[in-house]
Amino acid sequence: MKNNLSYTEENYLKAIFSLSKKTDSAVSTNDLAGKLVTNPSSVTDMIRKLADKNLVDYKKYQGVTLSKGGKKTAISIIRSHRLWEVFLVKHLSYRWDEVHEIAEQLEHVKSETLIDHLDAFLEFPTVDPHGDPIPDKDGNMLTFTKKLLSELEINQESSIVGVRDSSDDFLKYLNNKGIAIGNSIKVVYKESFDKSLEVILNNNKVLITEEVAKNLFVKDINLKN
Amino acid sequence: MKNNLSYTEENYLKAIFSLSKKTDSAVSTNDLAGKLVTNPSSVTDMIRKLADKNLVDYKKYQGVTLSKGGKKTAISIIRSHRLWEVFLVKHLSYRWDEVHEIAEQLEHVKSETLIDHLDAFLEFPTVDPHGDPIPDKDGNMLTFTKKLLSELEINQESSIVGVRDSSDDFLKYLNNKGIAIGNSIKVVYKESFDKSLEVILNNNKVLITEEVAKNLFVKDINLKN
DNA sequence: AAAAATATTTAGATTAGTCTAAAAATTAAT
DNA sequence: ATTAATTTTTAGACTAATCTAAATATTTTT
Repeated sequence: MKNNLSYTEENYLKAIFSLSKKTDSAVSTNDLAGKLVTNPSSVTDMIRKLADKNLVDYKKYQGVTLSKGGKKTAISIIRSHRLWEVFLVKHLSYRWDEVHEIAEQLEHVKSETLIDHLDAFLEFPTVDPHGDPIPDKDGNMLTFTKKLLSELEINQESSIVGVRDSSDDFLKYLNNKGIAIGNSIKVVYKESFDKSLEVILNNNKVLITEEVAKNLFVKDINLKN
Repeated sequence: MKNNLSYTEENYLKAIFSLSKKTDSAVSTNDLAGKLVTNPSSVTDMIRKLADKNLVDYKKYQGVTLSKGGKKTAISIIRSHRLWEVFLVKHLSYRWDEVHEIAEQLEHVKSETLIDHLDAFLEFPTVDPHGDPIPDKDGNMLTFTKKLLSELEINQESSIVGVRDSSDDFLKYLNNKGIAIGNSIKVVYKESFDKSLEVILNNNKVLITEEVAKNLFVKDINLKN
């Protein structure tokens, strides 16, 4: 169980995990190259290496999927990333739109015990500052369903659980407007002309453009949790 | 001022800093190779690279010294290392003999602001869990003088400020005996036969062997601070 | 189902950091 | 002050991760 992967190998695993969750099928060389901002040829090389280590399953021209072990590793890196984000926001007074880059580095620190200690210190949080679920020690995480704010029914009570676009620009915009994870939200009117929404956000009436509504996830309360 | 050094380059700077402080002169290729557990030839290569970046001054066969910029960088890495150690001990409930390896990794995380945020969160500590001084934002640090316990005069009130040997074995030994940074200490009798010491440690009378006394630093209270 | 477009892999080169073995410089010993 | 021992540097090679350009597969279009 002593992995000892390089920084780069870990990032490939994370990228494969994230892409395969979206499409729920094998990940293409090109998509991976896009995500990691590198060349398809580099991706082929690295995937081969990961396949040799049994972290991925790969057949030429067929795309790549995570093996059981690869998935476990990917999840543990994601756990580390998200816990560090909680730490940075909760204790080092960063804003949620500032922490990603630092967490990208912290997530790779190797230690058998560090992340569990951090988890305990943070009192076992279940979501990170962007509203994404944090896997526990065993890799289990909340799977509350979410939908886009643009799809929320009129007068349905809900709350903001995440963002689709996590670009710096968008996060800063939300920050300026005082919109954050956990805020309560309810759509009171849908303008059919420009698809903008009139919503009650934390008891204030505000206007949300379609662009924004399409990039905010809200809790789908039809499902448990 | 945007350095962007590699993990390896940073470790070389730290090693040069630490060796040149001990001898207070240019550091030899061989000593550096010993410290970094690598070959002299590798050291020559890397020193050249650091010289090109103006981080060290180097003339063939003459050893190497840190430039002003190199020293500044080295100190900031040491600051980072020691602050992380404080965090690990104070908040993640590690023992002081367990934190070095993790801090070796954390110290290299790049961020303009991270370490200052951490410093504030920890309430600006001035010494790390091993008793070593933590440089502040501007690189200044406490310079209280220390001497070996073996050199402490009889009946002189003092306190433990650090260790000379920071091997895992020694730190574990201290831990088992309940000896820690900050403990008050006074030598009441020096046995000339085997050079062992009878000391009052935290109000308990204990026996200290020469080997241990030669590896424990105590505060030299002749000097301020 | 052949041609065109796209995706993927291969081949060969590059860079950072390291290594071994040999050469050159310095220091120590006689 | 030569010789011997040690230290340091040079030369050439290796590995990981990447890149460009060319070759090969696959998919899409007609």
